[in-house]
Amino acid sequence: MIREACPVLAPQRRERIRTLVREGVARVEDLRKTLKVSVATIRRDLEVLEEQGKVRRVHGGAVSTESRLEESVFDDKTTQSSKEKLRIAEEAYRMIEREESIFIDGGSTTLFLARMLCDRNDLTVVTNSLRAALELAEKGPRVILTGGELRRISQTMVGPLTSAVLGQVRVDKAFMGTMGFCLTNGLTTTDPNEAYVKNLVAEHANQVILLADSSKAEKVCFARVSDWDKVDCLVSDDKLPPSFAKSLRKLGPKVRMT
Amino acid sequence: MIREACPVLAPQRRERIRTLVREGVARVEDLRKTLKVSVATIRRDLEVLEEQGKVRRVHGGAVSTESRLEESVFDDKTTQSSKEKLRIAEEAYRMIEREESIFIDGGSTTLFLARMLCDRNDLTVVTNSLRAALELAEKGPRVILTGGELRRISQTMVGPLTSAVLGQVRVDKAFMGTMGFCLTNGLTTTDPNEAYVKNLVAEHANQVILLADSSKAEKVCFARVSDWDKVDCLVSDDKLPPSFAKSLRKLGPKVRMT
DNA sequence: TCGAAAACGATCAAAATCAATCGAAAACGA
DNA sequence: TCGTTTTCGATTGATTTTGATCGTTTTCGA
Repeated sequence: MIREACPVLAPQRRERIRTLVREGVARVEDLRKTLKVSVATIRRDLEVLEEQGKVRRVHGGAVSTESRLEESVFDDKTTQSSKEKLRIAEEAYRMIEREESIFIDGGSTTLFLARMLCDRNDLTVVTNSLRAALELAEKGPRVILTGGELRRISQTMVGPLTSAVLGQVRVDKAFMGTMGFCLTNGLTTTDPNEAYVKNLVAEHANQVILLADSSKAEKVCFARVSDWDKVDCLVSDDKLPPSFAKSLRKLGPKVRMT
Repeated sequence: MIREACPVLAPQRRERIRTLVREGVARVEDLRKTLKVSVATIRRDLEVLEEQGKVRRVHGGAVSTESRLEESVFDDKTTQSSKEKLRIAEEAYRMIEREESIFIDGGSTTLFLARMLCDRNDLTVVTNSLRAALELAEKGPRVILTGGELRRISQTMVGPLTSAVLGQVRVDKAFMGTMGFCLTNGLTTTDPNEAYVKNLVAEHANQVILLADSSKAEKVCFARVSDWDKVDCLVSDDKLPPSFAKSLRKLGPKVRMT
């Protein structure tokens, strides 16, 4: 036995395990060598961390809990043209002022925005995106979830129940995503339930800011969301055709291309 | 004994401890060496500082309340008696029938229950727990989130907005957690907002089933949730005193001990 | 399908840490 | 200066954490 003096505190060690696991997978044996403690201790730590939902144990080690979701269809979207999406999100971030209340929609571009907010304690964030809520679950602004039925594909809350909460709040700015947008049909998406929620959000926002990369331009999907008169600003990337931007500006919205 | 002349004043020393802890973590032994006082003094200082909410003590030292470490330590208490909690959850699972709609409350015991449901496509699950929703985010039953303000500590949605959704649904069985329960005061928890939600859920459930291990027995917390007449069944572990179970049955609820 | 190797969980003992107590020294007020 | 209060250090017994061992389970290749 002969236990060594504890070199690091247990919570510190667990936090290290957590970050190591986040990198991908972490085998028990590797963790033992890195942290210089017995496998029993590693196992106990993993047990605690799993209990807290921080990691998921597997035979031989542990994997990140977040990885499960990121494997799904969802993550395909986050990798595609993620450069543009990140730049769009950064531009959107600059539009947020102090002490504002904002809405964050589901989708990958808006998720980038949500990630940037975890150091802002002055904001109030309303969202129907489970993923966005997760990003802000540990720290950051005040978070209000809309509630409603969980739509698995997009990990958002949709349906009539959503309106129950949305009817009782107003936000300064709503940052919305969309599956497609074009001059004639306005904003469209795949699911009517989601379209309904987006529309509802627009009604309860002082400003509607659409975050959509240029790949969405001239795309029309099944469910209609709204016309351009509801949209105050479109933030997109520089691959958006200038002619499109010019025509759009005539319809009302400002257009920012980063 | 033979006490040295006090090198620095107590408040000054505590402030130093505080800044040292703010760096991340500080071990008692290290503090003793740097401040040149006995461990007893260090402990006393840490005790005071924790009372003031300046630091959070852990075995071997203290961590900053601002760091990410803090939060991982926070629910250490929930990891206790996880065996019992798992057994309780299994017992609860057996109470669920086909095609039912159920509510799942926040808390670790109910989280175990949520994990067991990911193969059930026949159910409808209403929950105010972000963690429970996550467990069922990929596959499993239909999930409906209550919405509301996110309470970070418990990762649940609480507050008046919650009632907007809850008012529109009914569930067959509500599986509730609690921080404490006793014969005279009924169910209690720490946060009044959460107590309010629990109470509201009970109103919209045909059956209320309380999942609580025996460590919660005879504990009374700040916020009152409800009396026993709202509770149809208590599922606990076998360490619950038989006399307690007997007295409780007289008040109405069935009692199951696994 | 079987068997070996790896990994796991449970248990126990050692070491470190902790909480409680007591007595002494310093600080304080008169 | 005297008596009181506060602060501090040492001791002791309890608690927590950790590591080692052993029997069991899981995994993987033959």
